[in-house]
Amino acid sequence: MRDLTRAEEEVMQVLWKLKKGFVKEILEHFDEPKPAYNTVSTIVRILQDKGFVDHKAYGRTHEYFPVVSKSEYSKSHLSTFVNDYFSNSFEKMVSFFAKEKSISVKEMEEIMKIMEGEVKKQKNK
Amino acid sequence: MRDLTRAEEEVMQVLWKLKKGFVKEILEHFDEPKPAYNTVSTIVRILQDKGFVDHKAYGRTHEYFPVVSKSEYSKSHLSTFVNDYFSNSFEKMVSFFAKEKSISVKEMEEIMKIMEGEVKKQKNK
DNA sequence: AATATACAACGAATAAATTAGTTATGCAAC
DNA sequence: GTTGCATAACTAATTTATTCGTTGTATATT
Repeated sequence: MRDLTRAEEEVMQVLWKLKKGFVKEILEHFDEPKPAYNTVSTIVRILQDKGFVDHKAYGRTHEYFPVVSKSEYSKSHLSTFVNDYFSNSFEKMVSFFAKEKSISVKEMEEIMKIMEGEVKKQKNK
Repeated sequence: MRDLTRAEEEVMQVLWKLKKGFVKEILEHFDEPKPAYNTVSTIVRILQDKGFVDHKAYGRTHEYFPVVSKSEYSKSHLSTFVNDYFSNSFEKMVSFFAKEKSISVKEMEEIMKIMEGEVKKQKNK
């Protein structure tokens, strides 16, 4: 999956939040200074070309919606990152951030709990 | 910290690996088809402007080295990502990938072990 | 010293991304 | 039906990124 450019990503973030929307609605969710209507319109059509969104036509007006979910995209993006920066090892990545104290004790405890559940589940197959 | 462009990132990856290097050496570590010497030279000077590398001069030849470490950069990059895609919660991110089976049981067990150590260490303060 | 070599600096050419103006079309209000 | 408005499509302009040819200078070689 291709990476989103900065401008594209901003539009996708809005669409992921809205689930679907007309250009006008997407525009409303931008922070000031808002880009021009046409700027958003162009980007959304580029996203359509790239296969990230599609639209439903109501006469001449288009309602856009994501085809690639935020989860799918983040999965793809993080996999590339883990591959490039942590020799494809999630363990290395998570350990690094745990040691860097980017993850709080509370979060770590929560993560351990979830992992225990996952480990149990996957071993019972 | 600004994000690296695709070309910049490739050069940084080589420099992080080499620790330091002349343009010629950086070039050697590129896969075929290798870019032109000048391409690498330009990129490395852009990276210098952006503060990612610096150089030591030997007469007229420059030996470049990273100023921003791979760890620092990955930390910054992942923080932005976690912020944008997992409402700034490492826990949410790690849980997501655990449930997605992107993390093997073996890795999870290893992660839990490390986290236990970290939790103990941080609680003993 | 003349020539060759190596490499940094510069800058031109191209490509990709971003932004937004212009145009065309359909619909609503009168 | 004519006018005005909304919006999609198209296209131009600008900016940023990428690639690499050219030039100049220092150093090595003869």
